Amino acid sequence: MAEQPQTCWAVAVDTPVGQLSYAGPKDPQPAIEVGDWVLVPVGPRVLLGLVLGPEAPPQGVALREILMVCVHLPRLGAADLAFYQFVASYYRRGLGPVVATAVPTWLRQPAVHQPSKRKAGPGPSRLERLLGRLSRPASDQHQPVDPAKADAPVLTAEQQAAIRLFETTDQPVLLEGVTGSGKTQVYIEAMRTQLARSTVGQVLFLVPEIGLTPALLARLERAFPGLAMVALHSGLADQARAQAWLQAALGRVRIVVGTRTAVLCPMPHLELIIVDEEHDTSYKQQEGIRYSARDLAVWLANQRRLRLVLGSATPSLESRAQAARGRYRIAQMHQRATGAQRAQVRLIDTISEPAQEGLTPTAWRALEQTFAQGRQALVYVNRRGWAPVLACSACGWQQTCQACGVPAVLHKHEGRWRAICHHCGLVTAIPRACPDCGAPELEPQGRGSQRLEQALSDRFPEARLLRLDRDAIGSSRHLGEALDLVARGEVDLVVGTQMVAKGHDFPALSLVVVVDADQQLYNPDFRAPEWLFANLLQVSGRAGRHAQHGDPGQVLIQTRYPTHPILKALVAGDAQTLSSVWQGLLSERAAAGLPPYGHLAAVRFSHREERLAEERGRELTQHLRQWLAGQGELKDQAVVYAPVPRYPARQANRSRWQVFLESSNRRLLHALLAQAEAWAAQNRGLDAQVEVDPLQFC
DNA sequence: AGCACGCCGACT
DNA sequence: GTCGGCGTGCTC
Repeated sequence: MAEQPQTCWAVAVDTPVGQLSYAGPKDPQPAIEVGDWVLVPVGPRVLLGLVLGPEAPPQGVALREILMVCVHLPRLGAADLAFYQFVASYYRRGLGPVVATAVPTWLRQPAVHQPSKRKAGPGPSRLERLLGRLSRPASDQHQPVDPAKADAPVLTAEQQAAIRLFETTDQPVLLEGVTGSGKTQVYIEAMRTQLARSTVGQVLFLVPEIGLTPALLARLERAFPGLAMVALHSGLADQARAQAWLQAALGRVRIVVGTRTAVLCPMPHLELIIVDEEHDTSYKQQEGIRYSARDLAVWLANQRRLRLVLGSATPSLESRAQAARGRYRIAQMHQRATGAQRAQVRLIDTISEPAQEGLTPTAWRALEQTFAQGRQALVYVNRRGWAPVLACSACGWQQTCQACGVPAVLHKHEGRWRAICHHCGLVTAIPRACPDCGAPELEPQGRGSQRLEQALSDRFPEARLLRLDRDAIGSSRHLGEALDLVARGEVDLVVGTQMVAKGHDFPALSLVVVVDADQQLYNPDFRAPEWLFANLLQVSGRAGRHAQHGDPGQVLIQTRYPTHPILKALVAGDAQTLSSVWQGLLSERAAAGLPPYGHLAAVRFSHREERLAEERGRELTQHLRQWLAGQGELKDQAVVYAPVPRYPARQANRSRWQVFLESSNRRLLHALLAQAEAWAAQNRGLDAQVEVDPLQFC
């Protein structure tokens, strides 16, 4: 019998090339279609692949065969494939790695799809068994949602206006609402509107961090009793995550609450995406495929005509610019839903009023009064550990991390003094004397959350104190428990880092002290002022959120620069002043050609020898500038920067450098990146990688 | 990415 | 003499 010409399929697999070609399986049943999941051999391994389509067989390669079709995974539609294609091309990675980040690890194990071995013949695969368990409770997943829920709370005029805007436009809505203005209720009403339109429509609700999911899910369950919903984030155990992903991908849940990875989950009936705290930088993945979940949500909404709500008390400049261009409609909520007044903000000049143990006399007094009145206070310090620097007072030697070379932070770790690198996490012992000059006195300089906690407990031994930072909390379940303690009023004083600025509700808090607002003022990154402003607004928003009339919360900000315009704007605090600061920041970006007006990219590379790394970097810059010069009138539309060291400058015994690119023309920027990649292919020893839209620009 | 192959320095 | 470093190539 003559050999049948084999069909050849392009399959996305998790290798940097992104896709490989395979012959159809020996067994023609079931027939393969585009979007099917398959197991394919790659070298010595077997990987889960995604069928992209038939293609002409490549010349000069012996095709290997598709091993099996994973019929129990949901076949992807053209829209999902197009989405992954976009992510791959935009962030400049192979399609395979993109698909791999979209699928939970558990489902990528070949063994999960293979029939279990039994004496009596092949039995069900682990995936089939999992699916069997999922389908058993015939839940009312497709129950209709009542468009006008009777027991919905009374909405403020601003909330009603925001909801009306959502219902009367099909553009994305940017919801700018001060802390406590009731954004969540607006999201819920938007979801209700959308979910009531059909019995299958799905909502994706993105949150910046795992810690926010349990409380949100509980609230959504109250708002939509009995409706099928699921949490999807990396905090779940492997199998639980696979289960949640499947529920979403099979269209069996109507609501998915998830962190950034959830944006890559294929949802067949997706109709609405909500991005809460859209300004939060956690939406940007910092390793692997460096995607921004918020930006991808915007792309999805645009491409598929989905509804989109972006919400924040402090919307990003990117989103503000979109609103200014008419791409988003904006709804503003200035009033707190509880009727509470905005907290009163005061700046304390630490030059004229020096701090003792980190806090000024004014701050100490305010804390005393707060406790005397039986109220809660929050002390916000933007660094964890005991002291950021441990130095020799005789010769100036500083403790640094052996691996990264950056200053190591002094910690009280498991009851002992330790130096911990905040970059790589390396824990080392503290030398008894200065290793350089032998002087016995090593001095902790500056203060972090641990040292503040100590000072506060010395001063207020009666106060029930809780430190909220990554070291004290660890897992997100712990965070939930800690927040419950605070909410139940079983804590008088919270000492917290960044962690407390992120959307958690502290109902009884009446005083916030910002220990050191100045740190960001020294940060050379162009986003530092935006982050400082947003951060202080967020932290300030924690105070007096549920306070009664006539008793607004109080915020004390300690600074050496009480005349700084950003800090002064916080004191004024009215919508108009705040908005003019945002406007000012936007104009600065426009003038400098920086995001959101100019677009950035970075080429990162490293080498064991510092000199060589820098030298190669100069060659890259030179090469790109030359290429650009040959692009006719486009040549002035992009800037190629000179190589600069990355922070930390050394890691894993390699010197780390980067070349930044900037252009307002995305196509030109990508063309430059293609040039950089070609260069990288010729210089493989440099381990070069490209990042599109990096958050850091220094 | 992982893994194999292959070519030069420090050890038994 | 070899053990092992990482530069280079390949995966259909």
